[in-house]
Amino acid sequence: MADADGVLDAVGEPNRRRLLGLLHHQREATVSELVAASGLRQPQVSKHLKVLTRAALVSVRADGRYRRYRLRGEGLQAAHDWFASFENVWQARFDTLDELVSADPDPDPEPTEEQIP
Amino acid sequence: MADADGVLDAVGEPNRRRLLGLLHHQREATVSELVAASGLRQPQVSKHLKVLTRAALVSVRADGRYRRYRLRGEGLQAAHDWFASFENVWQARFDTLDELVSADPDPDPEPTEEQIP
DNA sequence: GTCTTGAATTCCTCTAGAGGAATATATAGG
DNA sequence: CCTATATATTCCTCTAGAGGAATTCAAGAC
Repeated sequence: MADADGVLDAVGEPNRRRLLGLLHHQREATVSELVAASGLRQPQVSKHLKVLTRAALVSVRADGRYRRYRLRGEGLQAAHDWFASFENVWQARFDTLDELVSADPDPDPEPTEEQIP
Repeated sequence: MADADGVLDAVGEPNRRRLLGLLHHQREATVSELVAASGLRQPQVSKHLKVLTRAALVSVRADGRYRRYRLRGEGLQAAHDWFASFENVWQARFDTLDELVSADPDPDPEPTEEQIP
């Protein structure tokens, strides 16, 4: 249900990440609390929360005229797992270093990756 | 250097995620290989690779007239860590379930979150 | 009932950025 | 030299979506 694709789309927006951060500290928050804490305006917060809800990143609970939002592990974990699938890339310390330890003893100081003016 | 913010912005686009996936399988690929494998056109691939490079998600190595791209752990790990910081949210199985195990034995069948028509 | 407050929704505008076509810049090979 | 190939870049267009203002809807409080 919580696909990493939808989650990463949703998280690809700074203000939504801010909202997730706020909910992380507070465990549960109403829209107005998030409005106050984020500096965004109420309609924007509601819209972002809608997107986050669709992505299974938050859940809502109706409480009188308040809506209490909280983080939802499902979606967050999906994204976490997506990145975890790349774990081998950084766990083998081969980053920008692999040529050096390879069997090729070429003494040529390769122009140090990344800089190709 | 590799901030999660930039990474999450970069990854918030489906075709860039596809390119990352392709590079994951192939360890290293030229632009034309990525063009062939992704179905995107060459300029688009180059542009996406530029974004991914800025986000420290890939590195380039000049090889004659080819540019060999490969994944870079730095950026990926930054994003992984960002999601990992939320780990407690799903590790405590409190998702959509916490009210049930809370000290409140209220038998009221709360309208099952998420559905507030 | 009315008034107020919390939240969602609608409509509009505007900008970021994704894609396409064409061009520019290398580098390799003849 | 000239040509072909690999990649980057420029310019243009067009759409998705973020933000603002106003409106609507719902739930207290009175």
